[in-house]
Amino acid sequence: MKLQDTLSNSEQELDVSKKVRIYLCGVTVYDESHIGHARTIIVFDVLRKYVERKGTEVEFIQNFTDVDDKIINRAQSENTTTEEISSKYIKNYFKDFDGLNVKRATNYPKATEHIDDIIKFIEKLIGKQIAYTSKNGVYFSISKFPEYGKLSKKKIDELQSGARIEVDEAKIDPLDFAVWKFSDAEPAWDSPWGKGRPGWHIECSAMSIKYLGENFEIHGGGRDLIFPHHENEIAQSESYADSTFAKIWMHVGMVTINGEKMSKSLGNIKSIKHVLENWGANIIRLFCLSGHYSKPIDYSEELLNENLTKWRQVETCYYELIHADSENHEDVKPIIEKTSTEFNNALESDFNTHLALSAFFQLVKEANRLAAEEKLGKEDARIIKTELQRMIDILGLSIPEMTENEKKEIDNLIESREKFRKEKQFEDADKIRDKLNEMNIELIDHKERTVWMKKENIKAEN
RNA sequence: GGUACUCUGGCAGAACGGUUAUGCGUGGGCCUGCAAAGCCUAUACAAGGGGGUUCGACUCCCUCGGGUACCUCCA
Repeated sequence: MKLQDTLSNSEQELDVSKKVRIYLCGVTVYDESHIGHARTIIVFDVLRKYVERKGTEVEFIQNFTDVDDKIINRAQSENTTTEEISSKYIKNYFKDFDGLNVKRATNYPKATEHIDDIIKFIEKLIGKQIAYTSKNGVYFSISKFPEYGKLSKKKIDELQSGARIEVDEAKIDPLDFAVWKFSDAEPAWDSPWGKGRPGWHIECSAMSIKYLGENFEIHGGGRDLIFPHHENEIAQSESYADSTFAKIWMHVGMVTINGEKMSKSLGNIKSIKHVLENWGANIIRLFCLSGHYSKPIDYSEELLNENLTKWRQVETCYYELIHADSENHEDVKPIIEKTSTEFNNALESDFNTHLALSAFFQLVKEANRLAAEEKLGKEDARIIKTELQRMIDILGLSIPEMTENEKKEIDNLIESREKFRKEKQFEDADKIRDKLNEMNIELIDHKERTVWMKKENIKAEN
């Protein structure tokens, strides 16, 4: 499959004939995760599920940044320790992302648990005279990495002239960045150069190389990480290893709200918790996948509602397939083949989830058409459902299973409603229908029979 | 100011140098005891403005304009 690589600015072939190693820059755990984080992580979740579905093993590493100024500040303002802040928000993270049906990564390394690796990493950089010690910390010297700027396509002299950061006089070059910051205040660790804590970028270099090796397949994150985070990671890692770092750099566009980036400073955050409560995982996932991953996507109730409509069609389809029992039938193989091919081709071609969703909805629509026309035989339904389920799995959607008892109860109620209808006692029949509706069961009356479906309860719909 | 990306019908959003994208919405219809759901059908003079290349451009080039992001922490 082909993916757009930020570094070469071209599509690169992802080799799926052997294990695919992915490193995704995760979150800094100092606050609740929001829908912007969700988008990036959901995109990678689907990518991972798709590759795995092809039969290729995926090693998926996603870090937690648990040492950082923001965490320290937060701990101070809440009068607690950084450990408590980070563990609280890690717990929170898993609650959110398990709720979003995101498969757990192979490993979630934390910076604080890799201080030794980070120190060894820095030692090697110092040994190669690529990093140097100054009065405030240890710095990476960008002049030792002539390709600095290659990822973000920035020219070093332009960066310097435009820099609005206060220049630290102890640095050789204003663009040099800290790999180790001296500090006696907790959290701090001893190092050969003095007590302190790691700089932001170094953890990802040290941990990605530790877990995935010096050159792995995909390194990703949000677009806003291209500079300086990923630029600096490349500088460190390639200097360290004297070889090419990640083969493909994949960056996910921002979630905007009214056209503006969702960010804490603008105060326009939609937390995952909030959106999950109101819309549920399926609709959020459809929303996040509704545009090309590299482009921004604008958050709005209107768009979520559109995805709700689509999700209802999927639910209907699912239950129609389960209950299918028509005498007549139509050859469904061409439909399955067409939509399945389109779905795969879309993902193969720079992971175009929007087109993949189109194919998915087309299959849904065809199945619903057959059901409406009473042309859906048991066997047809079975093979459509197999393919539909495959797509659902890759997209990470889920339709909750129902217990046999629940089904029996529903069947019984439908049966008594049928009796009332035959006897034209519509008031009693409608009472039963209302009762079922309260259980989120919707009835679909076909000519000869009634099919039921369980609707996911979406709070925002009411 | 610099750099990158972006500008498609009411909304969302693709592909492609020449063929209807598609979905949502909207109108009509089918089904139904009535609904709902679903289906069918119709609907959009669409390409930010202006130039150019071309037999032909939404698609390539130039230019002007709008937007967003990054240049500081950020998914």
